[in-house]
Amino acid sequence: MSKQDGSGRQVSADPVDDPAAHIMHVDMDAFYASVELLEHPELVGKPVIVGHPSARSVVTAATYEARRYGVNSAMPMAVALRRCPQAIVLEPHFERYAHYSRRVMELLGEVTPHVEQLSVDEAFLDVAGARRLLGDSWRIGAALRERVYSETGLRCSAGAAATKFVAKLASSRAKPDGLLVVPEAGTLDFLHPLPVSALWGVGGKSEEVLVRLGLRTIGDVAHAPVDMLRHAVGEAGAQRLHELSWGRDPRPVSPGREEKSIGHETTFETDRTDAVELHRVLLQLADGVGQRLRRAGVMGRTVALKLRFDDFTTITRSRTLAEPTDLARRIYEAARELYDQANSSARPVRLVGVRAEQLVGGGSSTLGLWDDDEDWREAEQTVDAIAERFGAGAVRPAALLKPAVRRRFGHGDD
DNA sequence: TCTGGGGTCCTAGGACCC
DNA sequence: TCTGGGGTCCTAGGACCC
Repeated sequence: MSKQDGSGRQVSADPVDDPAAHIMHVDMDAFYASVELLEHPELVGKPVIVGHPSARSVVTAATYEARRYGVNSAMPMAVALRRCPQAIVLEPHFERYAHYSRRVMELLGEVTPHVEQLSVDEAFLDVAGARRLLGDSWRIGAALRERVYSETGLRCSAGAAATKFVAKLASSRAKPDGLLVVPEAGTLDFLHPLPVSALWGVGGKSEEVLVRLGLRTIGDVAHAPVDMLRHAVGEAGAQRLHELSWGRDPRPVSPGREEKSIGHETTFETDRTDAVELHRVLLQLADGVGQRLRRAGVMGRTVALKLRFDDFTTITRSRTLAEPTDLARRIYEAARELYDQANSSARPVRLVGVRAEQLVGGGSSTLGLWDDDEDWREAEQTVDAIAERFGAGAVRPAALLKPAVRRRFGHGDD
């Protein structure tokens, strides 16, 4: 028995309505690349890669035509182009993706308020309540895929099952442009033949360890002693893998997840050693982090610096502040001190990153913290934040402002 | 072939407190 | 005088995911 969805692909193997399969995972197909093709319809059907043109870039996304040549996301661009020399490379436009992402998430929200967005292009839905109005999970998934396509021109795949983990696996098995419902009773038949790498949290390293232990499929993991798993992947990993391999995953769909850290990082085209230049980049990164903290209305208690050196070794250094902050100035000062301590010998730096961690609520936008002549930059940001929140008219205390800031807000030059 | 940028979670040791 | 055990916080590193 099988059903077909609107595009003609063969999908769900089960025609029976299973109320237990109420968790749905929706995943956009080759999302960034597909959005780019909306702007470039002449490239439909061609191998297209999205990524920066720089020498050290990686593939951000690739169409299925490019994937047929062995091109995958996160692959170095140089490798990708060797595998598929005729590929067309397009630069990413993240604002565009964010726009389509918002639109898709709105459509998901029309099915049920129980939507948990996982990333820019995927989400979980709990459709238990929506079933009464909209029919079984298969019907809901089919209608949703149709609606997303007609409203945005973008294809997505969907999977439904009794748990998040199996629903996500189902959507990836349905790709591209498909739908798969795994009824609860069919969970283990679906799960156990899959390779261990399909388990959530098993990447290259863990896969290697598990395979060395003779565990190749999820079924193998299910029947392995937990002690053996513990040895391979640690306490928490062992418990999780054992539970997942039996189709048990208690995580509910939770719509309101809060972010735990906010950071920015950048990789240089060529390695850098000049401390003054590194400081300048740290300021830019801290600036971005501070703006995002203020926009989110949170402050960070801890500032973390990340450095990757020319040999690709990566270190992190962090410092917990006396009090939480959302000011670029404070973040920058902490990051700069951490940098000076961590790289006093001026090793060539390939990547530098700044992150605010241990976020707490209650961001500020207080004027008067920046009486330092050097730092009008912070003042600008603070004024920007106030203007954004309360309107430009709220920016009154011109006498307090540095000349550069006054100019920006038309308070004259004196 | 030579490795992005945004994140989350886990482990482990040491400090510190009770 | 010498020594326990539990809990929490801080820091560093690493695996993993999209």
